[in-house]
Amino acid sequence: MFMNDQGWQSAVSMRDAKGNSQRVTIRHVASAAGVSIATVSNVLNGRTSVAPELVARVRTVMGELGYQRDQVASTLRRRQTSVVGLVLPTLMSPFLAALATRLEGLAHAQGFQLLVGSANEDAEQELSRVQAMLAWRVAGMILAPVDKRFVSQSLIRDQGVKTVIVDRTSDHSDFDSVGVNNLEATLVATRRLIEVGHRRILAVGTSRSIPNMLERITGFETAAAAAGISSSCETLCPGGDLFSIGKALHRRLQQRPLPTAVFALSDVSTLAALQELGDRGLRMPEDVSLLGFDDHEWMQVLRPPISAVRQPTDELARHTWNRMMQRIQGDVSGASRIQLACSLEWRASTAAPPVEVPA
Amino acid sequence: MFMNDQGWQSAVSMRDAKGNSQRVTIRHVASAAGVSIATVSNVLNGRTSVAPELVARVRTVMGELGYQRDQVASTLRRRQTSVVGLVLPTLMSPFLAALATRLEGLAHAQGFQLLVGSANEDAEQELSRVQAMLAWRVAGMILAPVDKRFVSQSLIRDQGVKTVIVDRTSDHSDFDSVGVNNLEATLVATRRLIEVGHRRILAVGTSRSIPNMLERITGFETAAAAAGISSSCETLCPGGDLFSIGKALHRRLQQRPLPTAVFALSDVSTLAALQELGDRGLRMPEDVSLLGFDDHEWMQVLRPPISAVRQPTDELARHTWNRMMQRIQGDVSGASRIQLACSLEWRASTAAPPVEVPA
DNA sequence: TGACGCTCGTGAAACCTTTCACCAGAAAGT
DNA sequence: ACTTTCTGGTGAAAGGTTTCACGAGCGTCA
Repeated sequence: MFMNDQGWQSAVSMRDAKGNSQRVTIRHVASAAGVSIATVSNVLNGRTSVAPELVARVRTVMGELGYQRDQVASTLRRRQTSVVGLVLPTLMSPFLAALATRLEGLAHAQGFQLLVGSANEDAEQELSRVQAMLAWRVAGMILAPVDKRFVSQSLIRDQGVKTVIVDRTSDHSDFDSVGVNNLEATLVATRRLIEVGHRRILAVGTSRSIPNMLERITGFETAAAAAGISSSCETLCPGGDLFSIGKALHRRLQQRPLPTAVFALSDVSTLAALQELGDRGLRMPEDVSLLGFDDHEWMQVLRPPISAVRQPTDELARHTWNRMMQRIQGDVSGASRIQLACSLEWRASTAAPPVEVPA
Repeated sequence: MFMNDQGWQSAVSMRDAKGNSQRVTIRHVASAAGVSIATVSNVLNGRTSVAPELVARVRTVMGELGYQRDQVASTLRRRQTSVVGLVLPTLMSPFLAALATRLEGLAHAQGFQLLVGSANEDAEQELSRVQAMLAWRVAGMILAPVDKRFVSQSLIRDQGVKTVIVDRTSDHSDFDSVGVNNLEATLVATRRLIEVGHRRILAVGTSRSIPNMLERITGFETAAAAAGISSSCETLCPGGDLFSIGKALHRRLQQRPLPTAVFALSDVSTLAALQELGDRGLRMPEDVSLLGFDDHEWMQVLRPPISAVRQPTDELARHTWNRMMQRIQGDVSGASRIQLACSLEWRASTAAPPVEVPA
């Protein structure tokens, strides 16, 4: 066996004379294994060829001493972190939370860590999050900008940090982006509503300043126009919070004629619609059909279960991470723009409209 | 004015002769301001007294050069990061997502970053997340253990990392913990159900191996026993996923007599209950009352809105972060155990039971 | 005037790893 | 036998910051 020429304690955590807990460094490993620190480093990184016998010896010692590479020192030297920053407008949306979870899983599987920031739907906060992360020399940034201004754009460009825009994509042409084809999704869904007989459809969005939302609205209106029913369709865009949407919807439902279908273009719109429809005692789908955007668990357990356009979270995460990894591994090709298709989960909350009773 | 003796480009990002983007370091700032790097560092940290005039000069130069302190190097030297690790069993639970969001906000406000890991309810994954974070020398760890084994316990203890256990607290007596008084919460809620007249109450939990769940069950059963109605009350614990719970509940609801109230002890139980009650055409609260644990937005918009025990997310986050900061700032007092009270959101889904029709 | 104490700054070491250039010795080619 | 080519390994520098001990300049006091 090899010599342990310094007699290190074999405990995982070492304490020095003063009793302070002392980190086990590469140096300790080296001297315990009777090799140079360069060799230990080589073993650690599989860099140059090291004699198999030495590799084994070093490995053993590392195990005994409970050595763990210091990521901070490692990062400082090779100028490349294994951390990527993730900044989202919020974590409270189930969709984004799911996205974050998937991304975290993919990252961890490849030895990366995620520094997560929540911008709270506020551009200024987004900026400060990004800034803080850049100071950590993150290997890359995954970002869902709060709004189309994408305030941190110039900062990121200046630093040349690898960046992938996800979900809230727009025309930031020189960044990679991965998103969903919102326009196509609402186009298809609206067509389907029309197919089953709806003519008076009310779309309920949030705010037109979010690119995603704008695309969804466009898809809806395009489908309506194509079917020649624009005049009996409407779009509501009262803002982002449940309360405003509820109020706007409330007012609309006091007027006649009622829509035969409500297409909620976001999850919060769906909530508002559910509330207002319920308050007015309108039954689904007998009186009014309801179709949501973003599919959540609770929608499926309701009776009737709520139909929804479902975003492919997993795929979104996969593509995003793949792009990130390609960039990190040195891909310098032009910015790519990936758009995935949504699926339409047609459930019992949507059905043919009630037959019109002539006045 | 001062001399810019090296003629640095004043651009935010500097590029060297080879065109590589070059980080602006403390050294650049120092030479541009005509002072030593130690002085710049002192200005940066407000350590020793520096002449106000110099401070201003250095500040100006830092602004012009777009200098940003390299957190990695800084961390390496002072052995203290401004990053804390957060490992949760999942981010997909709205409760934990909200907790994470709050924590992130508090952390960021004090200049800290969050390294976030999702254990996916799996002890092994929890361990590997914790391990990876420790290699980053995080200043602390905030952890909601997957189950009562708390596998990373010894690892953390060995490294002496400051740790706060949140939500999934149990008897890890030598760690700080912040949680909710589950027992008290279900005790109060059950009492209330009894008060309004319920005698046959069915509690629906998930798995007894989660300490939280066990406490909730105990609270329920204690209240039932105290009221002398244990024999007409039941507890179901079929496991963690929606499907199993649904199945178990389905079977139970085929038997007679039906409970007059269902107390769902977790959010997923609430979903299952909603589904099964709906499927059987049981009306709330006329046929059966429903009370959930964990309050989510969708519960409030349903008609009738669902009653629920609400955990004080904000307070939970605040206490957790406070404790963390105290530890980071050197508090070495014994482990503290904070338990917060839940509130009972009594809504229309719970009401007096139907009057018994004698057979 | 000499000793003393203060203030403001600085050089250099240290944090831990990676990497580059180099070296000793053995194997191989001429 | 002498040079060349590998192979396996090492010393030392570098990465950007913080910190410690020290030093120069200066005002104060006996």
